[in-house]
Amino acid sequence: MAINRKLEFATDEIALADLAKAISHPARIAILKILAQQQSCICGEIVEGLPLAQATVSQHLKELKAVGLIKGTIEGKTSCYCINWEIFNQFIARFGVFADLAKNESCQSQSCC
Amino acid sequence: MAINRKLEFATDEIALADLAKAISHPARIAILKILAQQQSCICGEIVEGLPLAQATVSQHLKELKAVGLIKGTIEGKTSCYCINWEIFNQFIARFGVFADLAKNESCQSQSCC
DNA sequence: ATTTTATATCGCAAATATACGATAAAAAAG
DNA sequence: CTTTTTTATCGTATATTTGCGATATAAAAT
Repeated sequence: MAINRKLEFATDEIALADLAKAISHPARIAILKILAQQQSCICGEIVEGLPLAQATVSQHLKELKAVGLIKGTIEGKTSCYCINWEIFNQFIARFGVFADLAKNESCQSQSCC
Repeated sequence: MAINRKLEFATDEIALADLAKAISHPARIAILKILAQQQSCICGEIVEGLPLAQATVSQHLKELKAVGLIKGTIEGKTSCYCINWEIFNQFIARFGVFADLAKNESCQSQSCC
């Protein structure tokens, strides 16, 4: 793009977009699924479960961590990751904004097109 | 990327990622907000409400329409857009998958890191 | 002390996304 | 019929994302 207009939007719009971007890749959806159903969240297991190179998976984990959707701690030689449910649930709750706006104007029921 | 690995993931993971990608830009979040609180969803009004050129807004609208999150109909000279709440609510409901996976393994409560 | 194992990071190539001017298309106004 | 208005699409420049080999780092094993 010629100019990055991102910062001309509202802070909460940028924040929600950033969270959505973090899960906008099937690999990162798959990672979240793996973490959701496992107690042991060792990085190596995630790599094995995905059709991607170790470096690529490490990068995807970094992105999820950057927005706070996952937490990671180093356990000796390995790294342990897991979902940060507090952030995750906050993220989902934010979608309520749209329904709230619609309710205030009583628009959701009467679709105009 | 050298090779696009997207198609090596599960269909539902790709679908959820595509929906997330559609809302992964503040302009598209802003568009959804405008549509949620307005009865008249005329394209021109959306353009006026955003810090972007008309061509750019039209492109963002196209992306939202492509994943089904919004509907659009041509009304004479103008175009009318509105949120497709059926798809929108389905999208939000899909996040339940993660909580379900976590519940099955009783992992959500006992965070491992 | 050296080697192995597990992850993270760097650097780069290729793919996508973003932004917008120019232009097309089509209805409405004059 | 010509002009204006409204929106979509094309072409293109630039920015960002994706993917991975190579390499760094650091703990564990030998």
